Amino acid sequence: MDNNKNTFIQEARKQQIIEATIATLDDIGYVKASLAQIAKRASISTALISYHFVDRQDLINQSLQALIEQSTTFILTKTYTASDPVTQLANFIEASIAYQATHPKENAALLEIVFNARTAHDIPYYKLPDEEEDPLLTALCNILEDGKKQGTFSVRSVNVMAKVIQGAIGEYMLIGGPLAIAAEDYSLEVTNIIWTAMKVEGPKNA
Amino acid sequence: MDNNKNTFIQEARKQQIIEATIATLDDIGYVKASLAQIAKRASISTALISYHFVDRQDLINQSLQALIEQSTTFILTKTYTASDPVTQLANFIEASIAYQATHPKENAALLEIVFNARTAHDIPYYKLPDEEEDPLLTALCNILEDGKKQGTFSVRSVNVMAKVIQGAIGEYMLIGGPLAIAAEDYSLEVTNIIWTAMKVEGPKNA
Amino acid sequence: MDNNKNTFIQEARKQQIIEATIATLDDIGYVKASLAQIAKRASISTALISYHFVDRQDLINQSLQALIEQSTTFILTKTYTASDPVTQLANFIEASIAYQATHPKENAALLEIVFNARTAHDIPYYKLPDEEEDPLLTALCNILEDGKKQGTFSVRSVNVMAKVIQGAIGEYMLIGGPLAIAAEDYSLEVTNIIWTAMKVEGPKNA
Amino acid sequence: MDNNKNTFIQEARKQQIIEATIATLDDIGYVKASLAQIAKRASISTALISYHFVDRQDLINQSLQALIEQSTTFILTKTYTASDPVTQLANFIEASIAYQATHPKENAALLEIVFNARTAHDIPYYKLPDEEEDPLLTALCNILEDGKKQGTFSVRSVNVMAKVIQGAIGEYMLIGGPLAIAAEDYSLEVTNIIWTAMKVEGPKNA
DNA sequence: AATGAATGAGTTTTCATTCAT
DNA sequence: GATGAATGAAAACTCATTCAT
Repeated sequence: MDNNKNTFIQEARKQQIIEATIATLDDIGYVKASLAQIAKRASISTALISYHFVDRQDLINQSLQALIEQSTTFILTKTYTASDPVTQLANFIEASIAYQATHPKENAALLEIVFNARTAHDIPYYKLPDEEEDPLLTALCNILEDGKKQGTFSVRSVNVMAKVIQGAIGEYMLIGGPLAIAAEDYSLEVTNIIWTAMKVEGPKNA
Repeated sequence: MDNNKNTFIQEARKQQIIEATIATLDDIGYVKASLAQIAKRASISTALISYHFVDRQDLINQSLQALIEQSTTFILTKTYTASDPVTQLANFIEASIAYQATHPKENAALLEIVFNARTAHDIPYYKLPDEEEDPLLTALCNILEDGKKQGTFSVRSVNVMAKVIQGAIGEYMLIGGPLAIAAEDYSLEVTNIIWTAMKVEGPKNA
Repeated sequence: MDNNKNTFIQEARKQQIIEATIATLDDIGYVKASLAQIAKRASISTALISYHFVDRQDLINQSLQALIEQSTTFILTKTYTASDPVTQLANFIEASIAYQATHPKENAALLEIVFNARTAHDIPYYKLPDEEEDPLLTALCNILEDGKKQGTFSVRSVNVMAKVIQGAIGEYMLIGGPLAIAAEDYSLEVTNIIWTAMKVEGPKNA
Repeated sequence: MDNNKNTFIQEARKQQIIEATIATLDDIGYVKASLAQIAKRASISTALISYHFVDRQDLINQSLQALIEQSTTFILTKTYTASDPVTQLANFIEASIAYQATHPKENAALLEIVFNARTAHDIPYYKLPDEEEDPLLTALCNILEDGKKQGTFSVRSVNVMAKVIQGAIGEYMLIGGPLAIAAEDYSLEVTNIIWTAMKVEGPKNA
């Protein structure tokens, strides 16, 4: 009971620090996101961060994990409200783009970590082999495989098609300035393009 | 003559420092790419870097400009060996992916800068509005417009299609581990997908 | 209580650093008084100085303030042991010169700062308008005004007379070598000269 | 002939550098007056300064000497247009204050050097024993001695009176803000005070 | 659990000076 | 006589981390 309570408080504190980390990464970027800056945003001392996380690296890693879990859950939950590959794929694309629009800070923080952090051996995170297979990529591939087996999706290489879809999704956040498009519109256009590329005859393609 | 010589030496030194910067960014990433690390790789003193560049920021910016110019030239030169939009687009995709495969260090350095550097006001470079319109994006849009006018490309939103293509290209460098695909194969698959998405009846789509 | 204790320790440390700053200024002058030199004399790390003071400028300013407060208190306390302008003026002159003789290091450090430090806009401190009117000058002028009103001091311009007195006092510390005079003798002579200049008929002028 | 020509050019260049040094000292103060800043104002390279002066210290020393010579000549020339001690003293005071008003940059530069520079053994210049007796102080003492011998000046300690006069003169440049006084007025007031202090019955004291 | 105090290592930058040309 | 190129030394400052409390 006492232990649980302690763990609970500890967990809450860690959560708070991770949130401050995300806010800091969004505000001033990975390079300037020092423990001092994070501590300031969490209204605590830097020593407390060191107390709860073994390392700066550890803090970054746990923040990254939290961000991945959050976005993955968000996207996959929406994806699997349908059971047919066509709708699942549409949901997947829509949810992925919607996440960026509705969680801009989390998305920015995720980017900052993935494109800036490196392992102790200087391997960039974005080049890291997906040891624990990326669940979003796995889900996407599964949906494509299902559609292909059903004969609904006409696709030669499922892997490449998955990359094309991921690329289209990822590009959304980089659109700025005069080309800015509403998330819904971008989702619709992308879905339509992918539909055509896979010769899907669905409701969206009417 | 004397002036030219001096300018020549100075330019050569600046070029050398920029190359060392690129190598350093590739090796250990933006965060750890200190002037000391760059100087070590160029076998010079850090003070000499400060002598040739007003700032660390200046060095980064000039390196970025060099990288953008190099890749843009590489890609656009290959793109415009053809005159019809269909081949131009195929060339564009192939060259873009080939650049990543043949210039991995330059590509990595480019990424490091774009995703890590921020302006004095903490705006990340990747969110910066393309004041001087990105020439690659412009070229791509022009090709798509041409094909659309000719009736060769069936495309609703040229802007979104351009983004999908850019996303597919950009994703190549993120493929690692077991999914690794040769650049030529990836180019072919992507081209094929885009062809189908635009209902192109070309030789590649046979 | 706990807070007070922390504040106390912190204040003590700041005081220690300020004292080391004064010693350093006296030893090697403003130009060479780097944080490293000050830290060495305080037997601490330079980082600790940065921890307690936001800036080098901040350290200098706080040291200056401490020096001004110390000397002002010393001089004014002795000045106002009397209530008549004649004795007050004699006290003021004597105390001002005595301070230089009894606090040579503090006096040297004060000089070093006032004649070397500049604002961010490069205005030398000694040219800075006394926004918060210099308390010593104010006291001196008040004494002169009082004596003038009483008819004891014959003086045309109080301001200029005050400057002459300040100049005579300030000159003491510049006397070196063969001309060296004991502080008491110099005080006596100066007081006598000023007495005569203001046609004072006092005990000292006998 | 050739030698003379070279020497002449060389001297002109040294003079130019010394003038740039004075301007720099006035502009940004001793601390920030780096060779680079001086070279910028002289529109030459820093290496050329090192060529003409053995040291930074040497440059400062030669600049100081030039400044002292200039002001000494200015003041003593005006002083000795008269032959009687009373007028000589009035001239001395007036010229000393006038020099500050008409040569503010040179005066500021002189101050900067005297109060900032130190010998290799960290002795501040202003504490340096006047090895080559300060000619201004010598002249002033001689004038006072002459007047004393004549019975015109009633003065106990010539040395202290000289210091009081020097102090009053030196104070002029420190007067700023609301108390600012025209040089002529200040001279007049100071002269008057000194006259009275020495019981002079002269034209000015009418 | 939480913090203030403290530090060694490392950051960018500036400096006076040297040297080949 | 003059300069650009180059450097070692030192500057102020920041950082992640530790430790006593």
